[in-house]
Amino acid sequence: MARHRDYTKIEQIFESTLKLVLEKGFAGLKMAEVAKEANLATGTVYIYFKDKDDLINQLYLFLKRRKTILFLQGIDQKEDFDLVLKKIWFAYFEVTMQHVNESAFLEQYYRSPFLKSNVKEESKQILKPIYDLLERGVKEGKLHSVNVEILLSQIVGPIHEMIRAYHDGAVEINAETMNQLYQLVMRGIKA
Amino acid sequence: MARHRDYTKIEQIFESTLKLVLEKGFAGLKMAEVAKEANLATGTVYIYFKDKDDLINQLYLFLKRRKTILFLQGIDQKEDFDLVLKKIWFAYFEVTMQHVNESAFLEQYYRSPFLKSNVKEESKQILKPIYDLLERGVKEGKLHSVNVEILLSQIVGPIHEMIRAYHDGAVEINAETMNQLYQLVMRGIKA
DNA sequence: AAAATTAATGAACAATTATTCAATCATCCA
DNA sequence: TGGATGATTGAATAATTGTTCATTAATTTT
Repeated sequence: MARHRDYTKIEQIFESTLKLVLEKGFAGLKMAEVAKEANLATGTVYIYFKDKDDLINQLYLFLKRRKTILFLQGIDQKEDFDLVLKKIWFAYFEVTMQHVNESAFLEQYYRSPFLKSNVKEESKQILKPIYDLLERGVKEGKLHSVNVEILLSQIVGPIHEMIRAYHDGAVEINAETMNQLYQLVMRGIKA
Repeated sequence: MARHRDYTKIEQIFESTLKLVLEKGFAGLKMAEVAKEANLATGTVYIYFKDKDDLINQLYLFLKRRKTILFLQGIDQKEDFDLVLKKIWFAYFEVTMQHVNESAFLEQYYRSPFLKSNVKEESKQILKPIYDLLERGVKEGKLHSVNVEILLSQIVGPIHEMIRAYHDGAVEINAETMNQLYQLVMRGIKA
């Protein structure tokens, strides 16, 4: 054995890539710039990633997984339905907010043909806990009995839209505005 | 005067560009392919557009304007509030649906740094009629009195989300599902 | 401490692709 | 009809940028 790979470099590269994609988009992403931003030589990036395509797909998965973990922290599906729903709604909002940049990347990527189908599959899993919860709500008669996808649209749609508005500087987000939106959404779906 | 420019070529070029962007994303868009797809020589594209960047920005505006026009057809703000709201909600849904591809392009572009700020400004105008209507609704006491951005998030967010789900093959969209979503949304915002 | 091994470097190279432009073609006007 | 004008062409060129690899540096083992 000799010198070891320094796997912390992978995260450095991820951070640099994320930063550059957000600044200049996929089309403007250059491997040389990624390396420079991460204080590495161009060739080093190729030690840790097969090629540019691989780098972008890995980054997507990395961010998606990180978001999922954050988002599920402290959620216990065994608790009272209304409480879990509230917790999960706010958790989703807050995590998406606190990682606006990552979320923007994920959205941009989701719409792009870089996305490999297996990656897309994994990415759907993030909403699974919400999905399950909604089914439970319908069964328990706590939610209106419509297709779960419809309920889901009503739940995460406004969050995404509000964050987009925030991103455009059109609205402020604080405890009050979050609560107001929550009230509107719940009034809609609760039976 | 001699031979005239054939401005119908512009639309040919737009259609080709749209098709290719949807297939391969911004990063994969090649001027030579755009030209070929439009049955033109590469150089011809440069007669009608300054460069690649110009082409993409023009395309964005073209699609945005087309969508706006379609979407506002048959809306008369002088009619009864509830009726206008219903018409406008369904019109927005249907136009977004019937032009899923264009909408996907617009979303992808919106998140990308290609977007010039003046273009972004113009693009905000598309929601102006909904915006105005919501303000009227609040004044007339027909809607809950919260920030209009919050109401807007609740109105268009679920539509975008549902269409995304449809795009992923997760849900069917028909008169019934549309109506169900409409009921949920309205139950939330109406006073 | 020196040899062995592998990471890291970054200039050079190979592809790829945007853009140009000399030559050609189509249309208009006298 | 013929010359003038400007549109169109697409191969050639200019840029850009992904990837490689000979060389150097760092770490481990003997």
